[in-house]
Order: sequence, then C-alpha cells, then structure tokens
Amino acid sequence: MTRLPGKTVERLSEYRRTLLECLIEKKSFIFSHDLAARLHITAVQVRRDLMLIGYSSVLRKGYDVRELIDTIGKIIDSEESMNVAVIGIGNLGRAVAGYFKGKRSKLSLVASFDNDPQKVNKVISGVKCYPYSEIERVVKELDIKIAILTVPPDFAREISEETVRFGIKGILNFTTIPLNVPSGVHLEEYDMITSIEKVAYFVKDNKI
Amino acid sequence: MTRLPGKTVERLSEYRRTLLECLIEKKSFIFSHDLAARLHITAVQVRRDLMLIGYSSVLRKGYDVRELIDTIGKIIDSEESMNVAVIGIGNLGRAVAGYFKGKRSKLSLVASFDNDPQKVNKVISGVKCYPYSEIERVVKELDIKIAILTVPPDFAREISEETVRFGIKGILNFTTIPLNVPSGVHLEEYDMITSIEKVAYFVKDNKI
DNA sequence: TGAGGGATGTTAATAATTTAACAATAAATC
DNA sequence: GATTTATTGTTAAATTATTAACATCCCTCA
Ligand SMILES: NC(=O)c1ccc[n+]([C@@H]2O[C@H](COP(=O)([O-])OP(=O)(O)OC[C@H]3O[C@@H](n4cnc5c(N)ncnc54)[C@H](O)[C@@H]3O)[C@@H](O)[C@H]2O)c1
Ligand SMILES: NC(=O)c1ccc[n+]([C@@H]2O[C@H](COP(=O)([O-])OP(=O)(O)OC[C@H]3O[C@@H](n4cnc5c(N)ncnc54)[C@H](O)[C@@H]3O)[C@@H](O)[C@H]2O)c1
Repeated sequence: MTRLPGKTVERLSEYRRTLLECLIEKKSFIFSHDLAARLHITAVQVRRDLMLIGYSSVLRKGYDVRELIDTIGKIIDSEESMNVAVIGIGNLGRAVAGYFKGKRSKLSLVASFDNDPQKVNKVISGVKCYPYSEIERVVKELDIKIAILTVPPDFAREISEETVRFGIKGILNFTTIPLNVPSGVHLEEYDMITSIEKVAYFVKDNKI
Repeated sequence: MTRLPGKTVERLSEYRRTLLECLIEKKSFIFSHDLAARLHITAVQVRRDLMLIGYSSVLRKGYDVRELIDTIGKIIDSEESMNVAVIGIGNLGRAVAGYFKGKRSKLSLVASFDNDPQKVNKVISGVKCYPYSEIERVVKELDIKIAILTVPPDFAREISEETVRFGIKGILNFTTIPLNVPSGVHLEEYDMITSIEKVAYFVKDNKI
C-alpha cells in the first residue's frame, strides 16, 4: 500500500468511529452520502478516500459497515497491538488516560510516567504510573512505541528527546512547546488555545 | 480586513504563543526564519502570513516581538473580551478549565455547566459551575459566546442545539459526536483518538 | 559614501487537496 | 424484461495551500 495522505488517514479514523456508532444503531449498510453527512464532508470525499485504500462495495446498497470497519482496520491498525504511554499524569494526563483506555483494540495504554512521589507506583485512571526515572527500562520492557506528552511545558523538550532515545517512535504532544524530533519519529501536536482562538476569530464579526 | 484562511488563523495563534515565549526570554526582535524554526514551518510561510495581515516590520532586524503580538491581537482578538463556558465539568472539562483560565486576555472563561448535583454551585478549577438547567439565563446574562463541549457523547447533540438557540456563536467540540450547527455558528471539532491513530499509522512500518 | 550581505514583501510556480463530472451498474418499478 | 433511479469508482478540473524566486530595502563596515 502506497503511503496515504495524512488527511485521508485522519478521515479513515473518523469513518471508523462513525461506523462503530452505526453498528450500535444496528445499521449494517451505509451510503457514502450518509457517512459523509455525519461527518460534514462530501460524499465524493468519502468515495475518493475509500478508493485510495482500494475498498469497493460488492453491493450497491451502500457499504457493508462491518466489512468497512475491518478494511479500515487493516490499513490503519498495526498487526500487533501497539503500546502507548502517557507521560505526566496530571489533570490532562488523567483525563486522557481514562478516556483512551480500552477504546481501540490495537492501541493499548500500558503505562503512565510521572515524577511526583504521590503518584508513582499507583494505578491512576486505570493505568500503572511508573516513576519517570525508570522510563528507559519500562519503555524497553513493555515495548512502548507511542508517548502522549502531558507534562508541564518546561520539561517537554528534554523528555521528548529522552524518550526518543529510549525507543519511542511517535509522540502526541499536548504541551504548548513545539518539539523537534528526528526523522523516523512521527510527531502530532495539538494546542487547544489555538482552537479556541480560531473559533473566536470566526465568531467575531461573524466571519463564516 | 478580508477573511483569512483558517490555516493562517491557526498559525497566527501559534505565532503569538511563540512570541509570548520570546518575551519571557527577553528577546525583543525575531527573524522570520527563527520564528519559523520554532514552529517547524518555513520562513516564507511566516512572511506570507504576515503579509496577509498587512504587517511589515519597520526595521530590517527582524520583527518587533511586542509589536507583532499586538498586531496579531488586533486581527484575531475581539475588541471586548469574549466570554467562554465549559459545558460538562468532568475529567476533561476540569483539565481544560484549569488550563485555559486566564491564559488569554481577550478570552474569559466565565462559567461552567453540569447537571451533577455534587458539582453545581461550586467553584471548580477556578470557575463557578452552574446547573445546566439554568444555562439559558446564564448564557444571556453573562453574554457567553463560545462553548467548550465536554459532556458525554450522548448529550452532545441536544446540548449543542440548545446552546445555539440561547445565543452561543462558537463551539469547540471535544466529544466524539460530530455536531450540526446552523450557518453563522462556528464549529471546531477535535478527537484525540484520531490523532493517536494517525501517529500509530505513521509509526507502523515507519511511513515517514 | 558606497559596495556587500542579509532579511523582507510579493509575485509566480508548484504541490496538495477538494470538488465536479460522468460512465458503469445494480436494484427498484412498472 | 425494459426502464428508470440511485449509487458507485474514477478521471479530470478547480481550488487551496505551500514553496520558490527575486527585486527591494536597510544596515554594516570598509
Ligand atoms: N489541561 C489541559 O486541558 C491542557 C490543555 C492543553 C495543553 N495542556 C498542557 O498539558 C500539560 C499538562 O497540563 P495539566 O493541566 O495536566 O498540568 P498538571 O500540572 O496537572 O500535570 C502535569 C503532570 O506532570 C508531572 N510532571 C512534572 N514534571 C515532570 C517530569 N519532569 N517528569 C514526569 N512528570 C512530570 C506532574 O507531576 C503532573 O502530574 C501542560 O504542558 C499544559 O500546557 C493542558
Ligand atoms: N477525557 C478525555 O481526554 C477526552 C478526550 C477526548 C474526548 N473526550 C470526550 O469528552 C467528553 C467528556 O469526557 P470526560 O472524560 O470528561 O467525561 P466525564 O464523565 O468525566 O465528564 C462528563 C461531565 O459531563 C456532565 N454531564 C453529564 N450529562 C450532562 C448534561 N446533560 N448536562 C450537563 N452536564 C452533563 C457529567 O456530570 C460530568 O461532569 C466525552 O464526550 C468524551 O468522549 C474526552
């Protein structure tokens, strides 16, 4: 499979999330325009994305929901479950851990790290919190590949560099500090202040 | 000012965040390539964005950090501070409230809403939590324009429709349910599972 | 005071992404 | 079973976003 555009990968994840809801609604088939409408995009976009992953429906009664879920999984999931850790189990870290735990079968949240003595060696939001000082050992032993970074901004840079040295291959950075990662490591960053400011901009003077 | 592309607005927010850090570092001037490097984008992009907002530096010793912060503020901030509320003050809502409170001078987090009797009429993460049943009155009295939605998914749709009826003009939706809003209301959605799945996809097989 | 260097603002070119167009075809209807 | 209708897969076009190119400007320093 040739490399997919990042935007398509994002949408595949959203398609699957929506399709999983369809299953709950006992809906076994869905038309491209229905799927599109639920995500506020166009039907063409859906069809084009599915074309890119080489999926086509056998019937013309829409896509087989369960089959499409599986197909998307084959594309975006890894064969073996990939292990994830939250670094910094503060307010945001706890929310993320509690939310994410068990949501996806091929992504396992297996550890959190913190340097607060009150927190280490306890189970917090469903995951064991390890002392940050043991991160090298634990990352290697548990084969952790992805880190979700929710430490205070001042530590973000150093911690990201360390974890990469210890074998982390992907980082989701929620701190306000932009990070540098070597090529071969994938980085996603999200700052909610940016989102809110964007909303505010378009609300102001009704720029819609 | 003609309408800016959403991407540019996002970057303006990021520029300002970075520039604010520069102030802390006692840096008063910054070159486009330095600003760009801190955000992992190109200097051309920076210059082009600033061109779009009609900013030009008087000196050629880089941009005046304080001046640029002000200019960006004139573009993306509203004159009067815009009021924001968090709806659903659970794990994520509390993290967001605590984080966001006081971060930006023109965006004031003035209330939260919940329907849990344990939570209402208390100050949580620095904001007063009102009973959800009073939302119509409070939104109008406090002139709240933006809602950050962190309620359980099942309630998201109904709550968003109600709040829009009561005068909300912008929604930042963190629930997993895509929402429909009438035109004239701005909607941003973010799902962290999508981000993690994207990271996982590019980590798998090293698709970098 | 004037040549050189370095950074900017802007237009033009390129690349990425989305949308449109439409032929192909299954299902529904008569 | 012919005809209509609806939906898909795919190519082509349009739009949007990014990058390159370059003339211009200011500062430096000889
Ligand atoms: N709370 C939010 O909604 C939110 C939103 C966006 C971004 N952020 C960012 O996320 C980060 C965390 O926010 P928070 O509200 O959860 O803060 P927090 O203070 O509640 O949590 C930070 C956690 O990191 C731990 N920590 C500190 N230094 C550490 C170190 N060197 N090694 C390991 N652990 C360490 C602390 O013990 C604490 O548990 C911040 O960078 C913040 O800017 C938060
Ligand atoms: N925790 C995360 O990191 C995270 C990440 C992404 C998305 N989300 C989404 O954010 C939402 C909240 O997540 P959470 O982990 O904070 O859940 P939570 O259960 O901790 O919080 C939900 C809050 O909403 C309140 N609530 C419930 N029904 C309400 C109603 N009808 N009106 C007003 N308030 C109501 C509850 O009392 C509770 O305080 C969920 O939709 C979740 O999918 C959470």
